[in-house]
Amino acid sequence: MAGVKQFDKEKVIDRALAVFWQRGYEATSIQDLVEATGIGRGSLYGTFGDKEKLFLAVLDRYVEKIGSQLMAALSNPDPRRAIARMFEVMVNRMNDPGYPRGCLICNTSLECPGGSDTINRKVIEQLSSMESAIYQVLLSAQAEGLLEPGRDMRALARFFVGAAQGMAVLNKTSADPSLLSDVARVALSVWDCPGREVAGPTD
Amino acid sequence: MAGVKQFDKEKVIDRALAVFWQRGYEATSIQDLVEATGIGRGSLYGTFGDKEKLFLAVLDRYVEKIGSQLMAALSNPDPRRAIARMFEVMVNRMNDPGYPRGCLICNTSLECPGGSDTINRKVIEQLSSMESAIYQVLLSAQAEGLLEPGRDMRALARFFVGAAQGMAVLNKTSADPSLLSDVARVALSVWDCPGREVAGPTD
DNA sequence: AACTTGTTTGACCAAACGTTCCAAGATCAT
DNA sequence: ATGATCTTGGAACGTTTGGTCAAACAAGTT
Repeated sequence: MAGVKQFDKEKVIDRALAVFWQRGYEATSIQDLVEATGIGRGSLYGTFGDKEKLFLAVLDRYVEKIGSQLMAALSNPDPRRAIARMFEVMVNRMNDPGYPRGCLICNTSLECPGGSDTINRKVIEQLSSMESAIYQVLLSAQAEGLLEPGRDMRALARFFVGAAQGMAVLNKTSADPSLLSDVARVALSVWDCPGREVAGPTD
Repeated sequence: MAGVKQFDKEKVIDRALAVFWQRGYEATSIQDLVEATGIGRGSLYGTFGDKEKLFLAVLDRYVEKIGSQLMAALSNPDPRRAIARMFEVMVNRMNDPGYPRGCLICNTSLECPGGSDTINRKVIEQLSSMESAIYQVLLSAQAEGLLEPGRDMRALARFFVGAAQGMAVLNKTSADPSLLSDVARVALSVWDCPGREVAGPTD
């Protein structure tokens, strides 16, 4: 073998992640990526194929770096604390100026442009894997008697995912650190609610 | 005066609204708008100035047609019912196949492209006007003794806005009608919570 | 009927887009 | 050293973008 790569592929993905996260998929041009990564057009295409394939690699990286933190929080043995830690991790990261605002998965899910099925599938897969993880935590909470047996666990899991997405949206439009902790605190408080969500319509 | 318009400006805005709502601002090309509205390029530019100004008109129209329904629901004299009706209106509309998925305001708020300040300002203004309206409802609930005096009304209002945004995101990725009503039902249940959201950190 | 005023249409423009391609350079095996 | 192999960077390509413009047209006014 000869002609060895002059750059670290993982570092390039990280740089690309930062740009895609901040600007979105469509709004990020190849030129942006060239400047952000410091490598040439040819190297980008030679290494990743095309823009979409690079973005898929970036999505994987995001799940691996960011999503895994949520999953780790959810694996806390105390179910109540698992959910609480998940929100805590989210709030801390979103309020950390070192990260771009919002959530890449959330941003991408709203970038409809009939965008590639592969991308959309990956986004949906990620959201539903988060819902499953939360659902399992709730089930074990129920098994331990920490949640009333009558409560709708599926609805609760869906709600927590929805709250997380809502926080991602708010974080994109406002930098107020208290905003996210307010939302997270109230969202978590449903845990201690009388099980009203089993009822029918909203009134 | 002579040379009279051959089309209904309001109808054009409605058609443009449908396209922007479905595809997003950046992803909608002038050509898309020409085809959707049925009028020529020149007429579009002659009437609205440019793409951004047209979009601002579309945003106004959205607030007037869709946002107003939420505001109307919030004006219900019974505060508890006002919030419930707001969610009900949202769920019904989002599950109505006659409307594009998601929420134009929410979609736009995530389309960062350093997009025009005017657009961003309008989006933020709309979100904060929704929060204010909810906040006022909560205050009057508190005044009527329907909510414990110790609860954090600002946090509650922020939470309800966040939940609404989260629902918009979920609605964009899934068409399951039960999903949104699940989330809305749980979100509303915080009303009947013991006032735990006044506490400090999430655990 | 002629003129004025404004609208409509589609050709046209420069810029930016994602992608391709190739000459030049770098590294290893021999 | 020489050749083979792969990488690199930038020029170039075709397409699409938002925006402009002028000629053709329709409707009032006189």
